[in-house]
Parts: sequence; structure tokens; C-alpha cells
Amino acid sequence: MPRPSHVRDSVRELVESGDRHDWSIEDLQEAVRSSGLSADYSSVFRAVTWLEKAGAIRQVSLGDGRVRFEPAGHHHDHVRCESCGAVSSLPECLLEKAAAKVEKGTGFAITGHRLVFSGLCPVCR
Amino acid sequence: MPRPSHVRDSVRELVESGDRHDWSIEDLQEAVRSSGLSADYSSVFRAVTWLEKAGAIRQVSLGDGRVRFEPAGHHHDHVRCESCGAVSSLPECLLEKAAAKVEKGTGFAITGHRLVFSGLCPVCR
DNA sequence: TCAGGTAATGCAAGCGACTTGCAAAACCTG
DNA sequence: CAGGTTTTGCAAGTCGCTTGCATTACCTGA
Repeated sequence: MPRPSHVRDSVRELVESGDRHDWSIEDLQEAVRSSGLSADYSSVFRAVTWLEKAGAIRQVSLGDGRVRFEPAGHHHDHVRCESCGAVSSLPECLLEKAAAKVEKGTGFAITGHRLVFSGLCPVCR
Repeated sequence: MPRPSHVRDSVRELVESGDRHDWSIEDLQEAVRSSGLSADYSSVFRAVTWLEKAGAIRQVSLGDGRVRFEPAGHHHDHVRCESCGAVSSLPECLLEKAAAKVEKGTGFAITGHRLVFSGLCPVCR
């Protein structure tokens, strides 16, 4: 039986509730700590690794060379503000039918995609 | 007047001719060296930095956490084989008209996007 | 309640790839 | 050919992610 893990529980709670789609490990560490619990960077790292393998959270790559996480739900794409870094998610996927076209054009068997729009968020524009 | 730079010239030549879209710095260093010229990693790094600022080449982020480069031409997206890593480019952009939809949905002013399909290339599938 | 076993944590060291500082070498110009 | 500038290589530095290891916490069965 696994011991209770305050770090893991706390990380899961943070990512699963709320609608942030760009949790970095450092963000999570800070958030856990500011709730009064201790949390080493490596502990948070292990927590996200564990939770990812368990299917609770998912890695999202926004192109800034950092590992970021979001709750694992249905697939969706993102928009990222190039000024302040704010990230929103798009409600639906725009590329459902594009795969077929790409397959025909390239000969690849398409299994997925990663799409990030960039622009200015309502606040920054 | 700038001195001639065999590293920079060589890197430019490599990226601009040919249709590779995933040159890493290390790839370039190796390629320059195998043409008989000397090239330190840092020299290649400075060459791509210079060429990028000059607008000759462009960074492309394929999501593998490495800086990669392609010739700077018109915008296009990529497909990457998740088995062997082969990268192809798509002739046309599938998202020309998607921006408007995204703007309306999110309130962001969209300025661009980064899209990478993943799948299996003709050889690997 | 206590001994034993397993899992979680923190700390520090390791790693990979990019970046930068600095002195030596190469060029161009006057 | 001297002077001034740019490029190069080497080594060291940085940043974020990973991992090893001893310690601590917790749970279970006796």
C-alpha cells in the first residue's frame, strides 16, 4: 500500500481543479509551498511523473522549452500570449479532418498533433 | 567590413540548399566538419544566431526540446515521425482561416501558430 | 504496542544542451 | 606592414530536468 504523499496529493489537486494549462514544475512547487506544505523540486518532479503515468495529468509543450502540465481530459489546443505568457485552451479541435489530408499529402500515418497559436491576450492587446 | 567566416558561410549553405527542416546545432557542426572544415560547437551556435537575426534561417520547434533550424521561407507546418524522427514539411498551411475563429472564441489577437503533426513516416509505418 | 518492510522526501550531485567570456588567430584597410 | 575589427576555439557557466542515496514517515502483522 502506498504511503500517503502530501506532495503528490497537493500537485494533483492543483492541476485537476482550476483551468491552468501551463503548470511548470517550479510553479507547482511554489504553489504547494505557499499552501504551507514542504516540497522539494525533486519531489514535485516525481509527483508529476507519477501522475502523468497514472493518467491524471498530461504534459503540454508550449514551445518555451519547459515541461508544462495540464489536467488530462479530452484533446484540445492552446493559445499563448506572446506578451504576458497567458495560456488559454481552445474548446474544440480545429484539425479533426486535416489528418486525412496530411496523410494523403505526405504518406505519413498521422497519430496526433501539437498546435499552439500565439498572439496577444485580451489584456495585452 | 566583416571578415569571411567559413563556419557561417558553410552553415548558411547547408541550411539554405536542401530541404531539411530539422537541423540541430550538433547536426550542423557535424556536417561542417565532414566537409573538411573546422567548427566548434560555439562557432556554429554563433553562426545560427547571426543567420537567424539576419533573416536567412529560422528556428523551428518540433517539441523535442532542441533548437532546430530550417531555411526562412514562407510559413509552413511540419510532420514528424515518432519512430525515426524524420521530418517533412507540409506544402500549404491548413490554418489560414482558423485564426478568425480562434480570435472570436478567445479574444486573443492571433499573430501566428506552431503546428506539428506526429505519426509514422512511410518507411516506418 | 512494536518490529519490519515499503514508499516518499530532501539534499546533493549529475547531465544535456545552450550561452558567454576571453584570449589567440585571421583579415582587411590605410 | 601596423592597426583595428571580427571570427574562432576552448573552457567555464547556466538552466532545468533527472537520479542516487540516506533518512523519515507510515502501515501492517505479530
